[in-house]
Amino acid sequence: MRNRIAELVQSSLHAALSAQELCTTQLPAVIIGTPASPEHGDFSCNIAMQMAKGERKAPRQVAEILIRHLGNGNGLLAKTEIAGPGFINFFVSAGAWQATLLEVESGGAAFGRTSSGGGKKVQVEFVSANPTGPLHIGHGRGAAIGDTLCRILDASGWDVTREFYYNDAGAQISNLALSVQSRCLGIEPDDTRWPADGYQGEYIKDVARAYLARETVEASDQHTVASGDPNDLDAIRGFAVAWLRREQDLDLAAFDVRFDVYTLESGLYTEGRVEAVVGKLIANGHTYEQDGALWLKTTDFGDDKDRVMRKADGGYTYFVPDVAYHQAKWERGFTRVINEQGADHHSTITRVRAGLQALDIGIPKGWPEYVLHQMVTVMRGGEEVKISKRAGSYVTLRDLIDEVGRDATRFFFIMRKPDAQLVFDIDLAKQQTNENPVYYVQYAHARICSIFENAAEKGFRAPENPAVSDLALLTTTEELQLIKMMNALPDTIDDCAVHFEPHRLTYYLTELASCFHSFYNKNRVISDDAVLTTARLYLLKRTAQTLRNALAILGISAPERM
RNA sequence: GCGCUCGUAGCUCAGCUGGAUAGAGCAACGGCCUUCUAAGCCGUAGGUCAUAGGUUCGAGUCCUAUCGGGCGCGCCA
Repeated sequence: MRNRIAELVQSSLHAALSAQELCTTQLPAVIIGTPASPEHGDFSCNIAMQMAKGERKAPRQVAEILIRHLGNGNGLLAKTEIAGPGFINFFVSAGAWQATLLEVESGGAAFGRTSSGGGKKVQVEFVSANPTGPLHIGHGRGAAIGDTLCRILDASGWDVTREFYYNDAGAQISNLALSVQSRCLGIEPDDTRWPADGYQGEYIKDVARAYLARETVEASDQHTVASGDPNDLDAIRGFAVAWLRREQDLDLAAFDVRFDVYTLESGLYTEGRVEAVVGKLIANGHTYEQDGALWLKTTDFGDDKDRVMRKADGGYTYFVPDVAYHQAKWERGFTRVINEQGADHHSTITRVRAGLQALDIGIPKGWPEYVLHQMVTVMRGGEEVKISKRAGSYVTLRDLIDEVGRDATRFFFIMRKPDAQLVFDIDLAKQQTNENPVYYVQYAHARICSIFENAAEKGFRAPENPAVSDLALLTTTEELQLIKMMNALPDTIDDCAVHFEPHRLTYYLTELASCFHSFYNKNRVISDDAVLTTARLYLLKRTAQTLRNALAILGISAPERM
């Protein structure tokens, strides 16, 4: 609907120009807004105010000219008026609104989807947790935001590849292997022989037990058998990583999050990609030796200090394989790459981008793009739960799914914009689940389903593909408001995709549900008036469809009964 | 100290590439179930949009400074 208004304004502009009533050559973009107050119409346009200066006319005068050339768009508009300092307000006719219900029906499960992405490739990397422990609540937020963003990009017409990167080659992994080995040998964390930065969590015991028992780890892309030899550190490392990766996979599956591609950091070494990147950076003259280490001049690319690439002990710092990894993404043809990660890692952005610029292979400056989510604070019993990965004290994603439920957990995580810190109060989420907005939205769907059941008993059912004239009875404020909200779904999805802000969809759903609940309380669906009953059943059929479609993009179920 | 980020109702937060009288949920108060699910609806009350300047027809939104919270500033990832 918004686009149709924009097209009308566009053609009106051109008509006014060719009639020489306007003279602006550099036309500003036509932006159609939605007024805060209903008395200002369904849509508004501020273009007259923007053009007023160039035209040397009063804004209202410009608006008047535009309206004269506007027409009513084949019955689309009931009224057009100039208001305030020079807004043009559009009042869409009830008939035009009612007709949009047929578009919802023909769209079916695809209603809401747009083609803004043009089928272009985009890769989204998210979660990318180290395989050194179970996924915790912070990973959960990353998983929810990343996954929802993928669903949103997919819904707005992008060809999305979901990717998970495993740091399975650094110091933390050696640390993990030593910790498991110690457990295998019966060494406890308070023992003097316990590794300095060892992982103390209970799960390390489980890994050690499984390793000694010569268990096999089966997962989608791996098959690892434990040798059971506590002195074989390499074997322990391989087994521990495989074991923990499987645990993470299971947690993500329970959260309904899946990936298309898993990339292992160790593979970048074995394929020689890391060495190749280092060689190229040296050859391009962006490095220097100092204090026994090799440095990259990241300051040439906006960093506040240079960074060590190769440590004095000969190992590479984490961002070197990261650069190699992103070069590989580029070579795989992803001109658009989005990385979703915690804000505590924001310093990697400058470093990785600097490394990619220094390679000088035509990668744009702002590539890849990033979505950072702020930290999650966990509250339990009115107190903050301190998270220490090494000591093994934290709330896992699995705990949350088990305690709060998948739907509510997902909704809660994406309800806030990624930029804002999130307080996850477990007691509130657990004990007062009825206060969670996800139930408000799901309840709307269940209520509608219940009405259909009652209607069927009385012999009523929603028609298929009705004539627009059959919908002419849908004229109450609540009915039209409901239709307008459904209509806003495609725009909402596009907005979410453009701004990387999934939370807007949760607010959309709350509003849509609110429109339904208001309608429900004020209007009776099933009545003696068969024509009206049928029309209203059709309205609710489309409402339920819209609720389901939007919930699906959030990865949340639409229950038929609650 | 430097960088990133946030600061909006008592609390938790929205505010759509600058737009008209700043919104929602919770908490408070008052109403609505003999008829389709009250996990709901309607109403009342609650604001110096952290502070001070600036940009313009117009600022919660953009710019600068200050204050306050979070994160980062490692030859960890």
